[in-house]
Amino acid sequence: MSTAPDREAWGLMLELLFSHHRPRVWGIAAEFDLAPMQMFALKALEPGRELPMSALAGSLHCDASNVTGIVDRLESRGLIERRSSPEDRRVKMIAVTEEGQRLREQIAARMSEPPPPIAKLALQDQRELRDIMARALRS
Amino acid sequence: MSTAPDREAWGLMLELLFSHHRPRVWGIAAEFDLAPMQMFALKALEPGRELPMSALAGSLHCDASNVTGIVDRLESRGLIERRSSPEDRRVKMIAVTEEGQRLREQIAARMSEPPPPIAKLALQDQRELRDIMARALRS
DNA sequence: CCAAACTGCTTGAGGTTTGCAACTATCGAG
DNA sequence: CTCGATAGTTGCAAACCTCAAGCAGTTTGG
Repeated sequence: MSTAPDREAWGLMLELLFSHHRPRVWGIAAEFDLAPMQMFALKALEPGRELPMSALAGSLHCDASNVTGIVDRLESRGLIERRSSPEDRRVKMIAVTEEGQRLREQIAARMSEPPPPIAKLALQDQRELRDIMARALRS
Repeated sequence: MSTAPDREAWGLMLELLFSHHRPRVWGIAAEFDLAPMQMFALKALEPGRELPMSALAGSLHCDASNVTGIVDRLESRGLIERRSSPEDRRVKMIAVTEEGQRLREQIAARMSEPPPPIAKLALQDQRELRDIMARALRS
């Protein structure tokens, strides 16, 4: 009757996700007066490494036409900047502003706080979990 | 220089989430011609256990006014049913139909398939991951 | 008993995200 | 230089989100 362990593990991860992560994302985004996708976009833009719209779209797993609106809203708040690339005048490079960087760091700090179920694990379990996840993502 | 292990573990889980889970949810929902929230709502409705709108809203972590629309769309496709409660005529009990049950099972089967990074883990890691997650959620 | 407060659900407005298709500007190859 | 590909934008329709207001039904307190 025992299901495959990977299915069980994944099912439990989904449960954690849905019950804790989803509400948290909305909550944290609301703290900074951002919509979730705007927050993710900001998080995807590392300071000093400008990205073309298309790359940002890929990183957000959504259509390019979508990114236009998200970037519009972030730009109108002065958190990012559109710069036209000197090499190819079709592409717009997106870069975080100083103010965007500050917000970005606050967001990263809040997002990286583990939800209670993870935080309350025994230290040994936390280390094991970290190592397993690292192995999973490395491959 | 080493961050707390729970933060690192959580950071890695977020990465898995964002890069694999998010696109998958949209993909699976699209397979069944549903929007993500409609899929989650269907998943939340166990056969034989009708739920009032308010409970469904709680389970989906969103506003009750929201659920009205989601339930409308599912009902118009014959996947669920609104029944008025005999005890309190204000509340509408939501129940899955036979057809909804069939779809629900297919969705559950697809959702429980672990993404490649988890599926490719060594069996021992999968078991360990399952056990750690179980301990996390039990508390 | 009955008016007032409350509760469960719906409706409406305003904003964000989503994909698709059409469009403009630009680039690159022949 | 012309043709086809590419980067980004715009417009559209649908879904989802919150908040505020409304309506029906229930409960409570004088």
